[in-house]
Amino acid sequence: MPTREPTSPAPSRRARATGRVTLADVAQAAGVSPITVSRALRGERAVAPELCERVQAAAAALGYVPDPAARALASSRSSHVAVLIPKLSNTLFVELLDAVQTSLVPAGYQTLIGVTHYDAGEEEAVLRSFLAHRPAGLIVTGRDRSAAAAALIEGSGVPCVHVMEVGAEPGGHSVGFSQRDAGRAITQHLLDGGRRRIAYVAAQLDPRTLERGEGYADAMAAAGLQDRVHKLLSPEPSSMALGGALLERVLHESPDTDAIFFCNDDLAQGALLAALRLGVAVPGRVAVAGFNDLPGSDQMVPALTTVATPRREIGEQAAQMLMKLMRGQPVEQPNLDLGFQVVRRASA
Amino acid sequence: MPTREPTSPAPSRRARATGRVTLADVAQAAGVSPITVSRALRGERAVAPELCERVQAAAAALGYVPDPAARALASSRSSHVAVLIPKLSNTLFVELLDAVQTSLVPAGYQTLIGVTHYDAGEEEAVLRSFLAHRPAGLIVTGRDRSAAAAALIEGSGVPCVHVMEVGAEPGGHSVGFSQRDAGRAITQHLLDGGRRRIAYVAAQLDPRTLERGEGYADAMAAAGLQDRVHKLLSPEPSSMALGGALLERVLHESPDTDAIFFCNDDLAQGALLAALRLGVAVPGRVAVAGFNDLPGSDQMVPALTTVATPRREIGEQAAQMLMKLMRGQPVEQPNLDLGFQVVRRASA
DNA sequence: AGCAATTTGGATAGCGCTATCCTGCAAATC
DNA sequence: GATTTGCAGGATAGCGCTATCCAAATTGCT
Repeated sequence: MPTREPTSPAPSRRARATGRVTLADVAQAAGVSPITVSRALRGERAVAPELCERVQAAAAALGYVPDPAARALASSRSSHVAVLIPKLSNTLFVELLDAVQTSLVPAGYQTLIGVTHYDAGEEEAVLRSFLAHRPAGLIVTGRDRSAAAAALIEGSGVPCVHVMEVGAEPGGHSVGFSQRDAGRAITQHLLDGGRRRIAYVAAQLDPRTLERGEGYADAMAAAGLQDRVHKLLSPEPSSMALGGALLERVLHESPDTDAIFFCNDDLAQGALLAALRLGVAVPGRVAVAGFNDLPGSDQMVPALTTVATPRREIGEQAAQMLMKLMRGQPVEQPNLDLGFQVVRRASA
Repeated sequence: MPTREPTSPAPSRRARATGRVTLADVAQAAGVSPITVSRALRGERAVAPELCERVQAAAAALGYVPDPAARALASSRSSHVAVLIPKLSNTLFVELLDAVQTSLVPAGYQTLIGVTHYDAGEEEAVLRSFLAHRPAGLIVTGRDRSAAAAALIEGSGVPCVHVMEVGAEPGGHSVGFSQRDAGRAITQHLLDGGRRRIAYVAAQLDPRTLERGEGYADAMAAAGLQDRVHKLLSPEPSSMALGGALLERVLHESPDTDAIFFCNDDLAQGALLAALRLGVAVPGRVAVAGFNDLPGSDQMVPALTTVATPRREIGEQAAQMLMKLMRGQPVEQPNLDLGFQVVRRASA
């Protein structure tokens, strides 16, 4: 049974001053060397079970908490996971973030949020600042970004999972679903309901929004309605008020429109409320469909037909996948498609 | 003009391996000692302007980014600011967080989010884990927490700002507004509209919700209606669906109710939509008021009368105050009341 | 002028941890 | 039985930065 003299005769100056318990204190208490404590606590390299227990008991007794900064400095890898999302004002991303956070925190990781505001330059800046923190992992929204940003991620060597879209990019890791298929499916649902003059109305034109539009066009073409493809794309940030305004605009500019697929539920909810104010019958005069199934969509009058997207599952699965990557474990399915669900309600 | 030999003949092993540019590299390039670079870059202690410039130029040329972990370890203070909020599913807190983040990031601070789920035990656990990171500052929601949590904050010596409520607690720092006054004001607005049988309906019973209820009772009492005080308090988490259910319940149990003050807009929005479905005229049959003026409240049919709360300003001001505290600068107003605004719309 | 008081740059010594190499010692190999 | 392997612990040396003390140069004061 290895036993040794105390490493230092007393707690360090800092330890005494701040009350912080260091590795050395635990080592002394357990009668082993600091490095053994480090190994026993991390489970890295074999440590005799009996010793291991003794160390853990000492750590618990002293209330030892490892110092993340020292760890990061010594191992050049922090316990931070950086999560990059476009906006905090979109419930979708907040729910994603919440799910990621919920999965990561119990495993001892800290989440750093980066908000990119749909801006390539900002994304790059945020990325650069985050990488200085030597994060253990990275979760980023979407698959396409500026070459510089991609190079930063690639060059950093930090494990990275892309979320919300799936792509079979070699070497990449992603969790999401096919935005295009989802766009196609909800459009098909409108077609199945007998609608023909279907418009696609989108705002906040990020790549996912555009892909949904492609899906819409696919479905229209497949139904022989390629001539009736009508996209109204607004670069403004999405909001309920904008949804109402766009509804009005579509009905004014193309009065024969009999269904609108809004690129997200914010817009669609706003449109539904505007319809109520304007006396436009939904779905009688025009059917309305949204995307994401955000909170409140089921409460609308009429309830909103939409596509339920699995952002919570995406967050969880991305966290799980990232943890495997960070631990160097193999990932059996690097591009995980979690699918989506067309939610049929009264508005279409 | 001080000039010196290079500190080291070549970049360190690590620097060469990872491409990381260290302080020493900058020092060498500028022909000064590392400590001078550190001082010049931080603006701490006087450094000759000419030297300072030279150092900054060298840092910029090499693309030097300080290592937060090394900084934290050496100074026992990280660049992290921990923000504790009850829930991520409440827009209110997300907007607060967004504002904090937006103010703090440009100043070089990183935000760590902690979600407490309205649970004292979780708050304590989160706090403990965050304090191990030696945060530079702390922003917490509300003023009342478990004694253990308060002791943790106090004992850590980390500057802390409490948000959403103001209190004249000696030595404390807070940014917010009086929840009670706000509750009183919106109730008064209902009274001014001729309503008498006003109910207060609340869910997610946190301290702020209860204070709003006190304000409601104050206003009722001041109008001589203390006998008509009717509070319906549900411990469930707040949601639009719950708002609808509670509206139904109030109208069923107390059919003479002529106005309802919901403790937040989620509930009120849900109630408004339920009223639409049920054919209950608002404000004809019953007036509805909410709280917070969340996105969408202005779009409701009828538009929701509510209290606009300055959570973005609260976030900004809290960040400003915290930065002063972190820098050891004096704070002229440790308890900042940012007020609120009754927003009169069609629902009341 | 003569001395203390005030600058301003540098040397030194860690911060608390882990990577890396090294040393015994037991089991395995021939 | 001499060597080889493997394994569990320890010693050592940083990670990249800042706190702290020191020394030299400059300034202020009587």
